[in-house]
Amino acid sequence: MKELNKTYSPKDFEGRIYAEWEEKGYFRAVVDKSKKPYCIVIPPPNITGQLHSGHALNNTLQDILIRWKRMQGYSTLWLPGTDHASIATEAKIVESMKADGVTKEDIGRDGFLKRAWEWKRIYGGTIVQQLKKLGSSCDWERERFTLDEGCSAAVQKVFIDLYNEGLIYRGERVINWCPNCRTSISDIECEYEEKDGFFWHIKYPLADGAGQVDFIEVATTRPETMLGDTAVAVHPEDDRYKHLIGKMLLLPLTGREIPVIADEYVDKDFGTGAVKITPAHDPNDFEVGMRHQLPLVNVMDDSAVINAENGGKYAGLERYAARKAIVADLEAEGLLVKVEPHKHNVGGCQRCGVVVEPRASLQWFVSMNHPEKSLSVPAMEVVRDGRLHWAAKRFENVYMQWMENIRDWCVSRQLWWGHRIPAYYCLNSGCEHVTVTETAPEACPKCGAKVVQDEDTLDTWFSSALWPFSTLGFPEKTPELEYFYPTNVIVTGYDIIPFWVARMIFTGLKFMDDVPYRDVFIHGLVRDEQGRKMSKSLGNGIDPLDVIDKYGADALRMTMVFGVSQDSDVRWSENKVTASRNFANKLWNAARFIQMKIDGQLTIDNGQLTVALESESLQIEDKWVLSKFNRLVREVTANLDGYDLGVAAGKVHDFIWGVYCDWYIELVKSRTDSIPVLLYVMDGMLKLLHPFMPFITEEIWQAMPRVSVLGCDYDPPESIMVSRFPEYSEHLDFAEAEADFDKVVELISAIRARRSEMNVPPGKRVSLKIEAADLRLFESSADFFEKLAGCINLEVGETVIPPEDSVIIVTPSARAFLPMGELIDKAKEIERLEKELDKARKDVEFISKKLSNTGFVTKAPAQQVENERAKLAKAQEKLSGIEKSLEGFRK
RNA sequence: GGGAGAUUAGCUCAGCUGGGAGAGCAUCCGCCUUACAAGCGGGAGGUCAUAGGUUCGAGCCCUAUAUCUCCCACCA
Repeated sequence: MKELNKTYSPKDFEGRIYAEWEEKGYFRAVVDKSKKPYCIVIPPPNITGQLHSGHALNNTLQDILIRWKRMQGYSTLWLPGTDHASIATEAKIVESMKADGVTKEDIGRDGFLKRAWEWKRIYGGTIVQQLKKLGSSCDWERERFTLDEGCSAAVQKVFIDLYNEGLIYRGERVINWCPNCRTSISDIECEYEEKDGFFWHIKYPLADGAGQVDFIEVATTRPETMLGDTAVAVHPEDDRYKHLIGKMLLLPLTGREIPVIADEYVDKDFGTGAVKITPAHDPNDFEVGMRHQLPLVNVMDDSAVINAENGGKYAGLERYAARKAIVADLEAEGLLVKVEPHKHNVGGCQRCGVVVEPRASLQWFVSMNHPEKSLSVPAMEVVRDGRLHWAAKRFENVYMQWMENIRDWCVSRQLWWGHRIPAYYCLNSGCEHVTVTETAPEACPKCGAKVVQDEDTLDTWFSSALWPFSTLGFPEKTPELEYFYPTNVIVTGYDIIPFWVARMIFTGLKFMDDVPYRDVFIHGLVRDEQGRKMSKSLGNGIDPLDVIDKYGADALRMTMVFGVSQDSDVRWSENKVTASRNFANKLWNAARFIQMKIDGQLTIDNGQLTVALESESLQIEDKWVLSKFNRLVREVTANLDGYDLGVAAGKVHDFIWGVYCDWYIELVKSRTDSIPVLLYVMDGMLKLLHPFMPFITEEIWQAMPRVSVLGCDYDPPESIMVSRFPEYSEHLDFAEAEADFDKVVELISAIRARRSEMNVPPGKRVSLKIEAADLRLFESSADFFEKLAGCINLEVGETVIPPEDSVIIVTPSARAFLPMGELIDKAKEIERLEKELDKARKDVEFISKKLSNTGFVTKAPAQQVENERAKLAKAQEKLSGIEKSLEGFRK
């Protein structure tokens, strides 16, 4: 048996233990049909990433579930991997190339990809090493990467199948364009922020202008887009403009003629009631343009610089410079009516924050609401029929609301780092046939001309959407896929419900014909002490590795889970970490205590100590702790089942500290025959705690001898990781003993409180007389009153004559007398007792009142009424105890 | 504009299907009691945001109001 160090120093063993686990292959998952499968796929961190607080939280929660299920005997697989994170990684590599003075264009696609893979080789493994420090029990032999061969095959298969079904199409639409990243982004990658802007009112003169009204006034927040205007729209019922519908206007600064059209889309009461229509630069205008067959006039290039094609004299100007120039020119021409300040929401790129430019372009889309083959409808049905269960209702609502309003998903990106779209275009301008296929065709299957592959790659979330089955072998029909799919639960933050969770659900249903996971366990974000999001720009983030270094991985994990509830974010504070570390220290010392106690008392045979724990040999305090432990097991398991991980952790913590250490150890300190119970409960607590604090529990567990309980042989595995999670046992249900001994605990607490209030020196021994109905209970507890309450010479009787000058302590089950001689101020004692009497009377009155309320007695559940009666009895006993005591005093 | 959540001790948060308000930290008092001062024992501290309502009974359910947070939409 290994002796535990005097101080708890996690650094000394966390690394060593993790290496042992890995070496012994405990993380390895096997397809074992004799066991039930339990599988979680990791939310793959970006290869660009460094472990941050969010990862720490996310992976702690997954590891808790996986370790718990593994101990319950499931065949568990926690499948790890990383995400290529196309846009983020590409940006990072471009940035790193700057140092060498090289651009993407300089080195070309192949050169760039070579660099990217090299970059991945060097940095891609960092986060994996960091996850190991946390204690994550992933099956590293199955580690995957969204851009590896298998995942790429899955992406191809899915893309091609969806295309063939008509669920992926290519089309020209107004999409969100990031002029900085120079790629399209999806709707959800566009983040809106309210900004102060202006509303420019501009005159658009009539082409054949004459008479009173010779112009229409329009208002815009983006005047530069007027270069691309192809109409002005008014409401068909708007009397101000009715007569102008169909007339032509002269688009200022360009001289182009554009029509006045009527469309219901226009709100008569907003602005001037006339809207400039720029189909190429506004999604709503695009729709209007479609209805009226308006031409698309794209005025910007991919950096949001005004193009030569349609920009006229503004060509070459960056969009905001163009805006300035255009406004100035309009003013010079007397066409600028007014400029109003205007607050409006402006969309920014999620990646870089640059204001996105809505822009018509040819892109690939996943059709979400196909009339016959809708992807969104089944994804909602599985929630409604219960096949997919959200652990927290409120996030289910978020999901459903999002799914109901879903629009087609723009999946093509003008990037190089990612899955290249498997579409090939015929170069024969008369043919223009598109071939979507796995392997590049030699020539156009239709006309035989040369073909060229689409330059674009797919949204990084496209491959993430397939993660739960691509990592298990799809499109192959592997044993893993059959055994582990659907996975059991996905654990992730609420911020990526639309990006990831929703998309996994509809792709899983489409390609695997089943949900990707049964449960969705959503957690919050980690915030700083002031409740702010942790971010690089604020510099308020914590580095989990620093925390591990300083306090240990167990303390970090416990901090994460202790504050977590399904509904809220976790607020980080160093205080919480120290509290967790202190808890670990407490446990460590309890274990050390046991080791010292065992020393010399028992011979350990080959590291094994088999002590039978038999019911007959148990003392009341043993039964008391076993009974409480047994209930703890049941509750903790139920909490874990319901994904209330924070509650479960709290209960284990409270038991270890508040029951086992504070009471049980103190109670049995001097007993040697308590060792089996001490060991048994320690063993069980360690197991309950192991999923939360894997390292310290392993270190201690291996340093403890094994104990068998109630005749059951103990099968000692070599690691707590693969030991059996405790189960509730009827043999350990000692309700009566527990309730009885609670009375002793209650009286000890009361005596301590009184002593403390009266400033009795802790070391001072006082003799004690107890008046109680249950003589044996208190008589047999003499030792406890001495050790824990400093009371000696215990006498117990059914009726006791109060000694001179004694303090009287009353609980519902007993009266205790402590003669304290000169320490007693009789008058004060009477005063105190009178106060207590008053309170006791009120108690009795309160409960009696309730019980004499016919409404209560007739309407409340019988059990409730019963409880109140029991309470009343207790209160009455206490009251009479105080009354008696006061009487004695007054004599 | 629509929706969700929050509001409980100085701080961070628990409080299960309604049945006399809890923990940790901080604070105060007393203790180095040989497992643990990263500790032990004890105390103080709350008209559970506000106003109504339902009920025998409301921190919990309903309706308004206030403040905060977040999500969705994006009338140019």
